[in-house]
Amino acid sequence: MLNLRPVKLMPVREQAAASLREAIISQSIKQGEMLTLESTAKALGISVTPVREAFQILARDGLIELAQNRGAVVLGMSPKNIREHYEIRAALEAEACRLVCEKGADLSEIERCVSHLVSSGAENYGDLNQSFHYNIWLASGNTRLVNMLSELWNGLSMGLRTTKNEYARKSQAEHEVIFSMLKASDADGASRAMRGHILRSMEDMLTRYK
Amino acid sequence: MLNLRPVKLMPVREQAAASLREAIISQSIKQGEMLTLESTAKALGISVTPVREAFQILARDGLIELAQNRGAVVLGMSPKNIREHYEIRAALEAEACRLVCEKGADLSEIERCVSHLVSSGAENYGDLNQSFHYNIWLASGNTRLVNMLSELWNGLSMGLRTTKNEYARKSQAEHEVIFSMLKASDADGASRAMRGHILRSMEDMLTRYK
DNA sequence: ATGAGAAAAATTGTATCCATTCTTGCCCAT
DNA sequence: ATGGGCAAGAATGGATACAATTTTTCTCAT
Repeated sequence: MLNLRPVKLMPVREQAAASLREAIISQSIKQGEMLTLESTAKALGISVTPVREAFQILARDGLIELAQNRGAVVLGMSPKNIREHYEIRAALEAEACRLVCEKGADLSEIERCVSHLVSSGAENYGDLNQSFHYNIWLASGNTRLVNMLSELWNGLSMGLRTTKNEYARKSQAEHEVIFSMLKASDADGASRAMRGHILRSMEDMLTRYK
Repeated sequence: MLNLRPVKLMPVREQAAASLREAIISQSIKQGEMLTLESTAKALGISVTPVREAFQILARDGLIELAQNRGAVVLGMSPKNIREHYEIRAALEAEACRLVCEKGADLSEIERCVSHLVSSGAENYGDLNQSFHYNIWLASGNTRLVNMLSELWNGLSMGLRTTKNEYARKSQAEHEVIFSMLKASDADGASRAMRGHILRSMEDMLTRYK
């Protein structure tokens, strides 16, 4: 039998949401712009039904705002926006670290990410960074926490991802500290380290954005 | 002109979601039951489009699960479910306390809730308890955090709310401790106290459910 | 100019229709 | 008798058309 990539991987509403998300984050759709159902559907080559659902997904991710009978306005990055995003992520990821320690979860995947991050250069730092965080979420054993953090990661604030070497080095060092504390099952230390890591990333993002 | 209550307060999809939420939490729709679009739409007296959107809201709240092309199954309370809910809430509400302290927010509304909780009996404890927590979220100044916690509060685990006097007393004492730490701007203390308060509530819920 | 009111445009909800997919149950071959 | 496969049925996912409401804009009379 032929081995072909399936035509349909996800529901159309999610493809639409992904496409719009990318456009908003890359700022090819500008802040404050008004999205109408019909024009968006036409631009995506689909009907309005899945577009309506995609709008709700994006609203949940904080990329657009839905007003009663008035449609969707594209939200932009703002300092307040960034702050809110990172404050929540700091709390949740710190909790994930705490849970990993308390449950004595398997750390092999996390370790793999840390060492990969060491060996490879900074060019694909973004993916490795995400893997490191994601595997911690997974190891926490709280599937709902994984869902919430995944949604946050899709949000606006993660849009402008840095590839600067300087940032990658600093971040890598912090990842190693976090991992060592996880390995030592130091719940307080690991969660505090993760919290600090994320809040410092927030400051980086804020200054870069400003 | 006549002064009448508007017939339509919220979008139909949200009314539908609210109606289904209530039915699921009160267990008039049982765990594991399969909800079909058509029958649900007929039962609610609306068409299927807003029902589909309501299903997605409920799935986000963790009350149902949507399977590809197979509809919605009603989820039940499980220990894992409860744990995940409270772990996340503990992290977020502790963060809210931290933010309240760091930002030096206005505490008057929160104080009002604490003293109301003192003066009135335990009969309307549920509402007062919610007000206390809600006003802390608000005072954090993080609107996204408010949204996320509101969604969590709508979830399954909050369904069986206790009115037992014993619990209300214990909880009230903890609320007072939390408030005093907020007033002293002790971010670490307040967040730790809130965290403990919620995790203890979790234990109560787990033993009661078991 | 200003304000009332009509007209246009967009969302929200309704009603069908079709394609795809998942389940179920039956039939048949072994 | 049992297990695999096939067909029928049901339900979702999406498309399309339309009615109803609301918002915005534009016009026109005062």
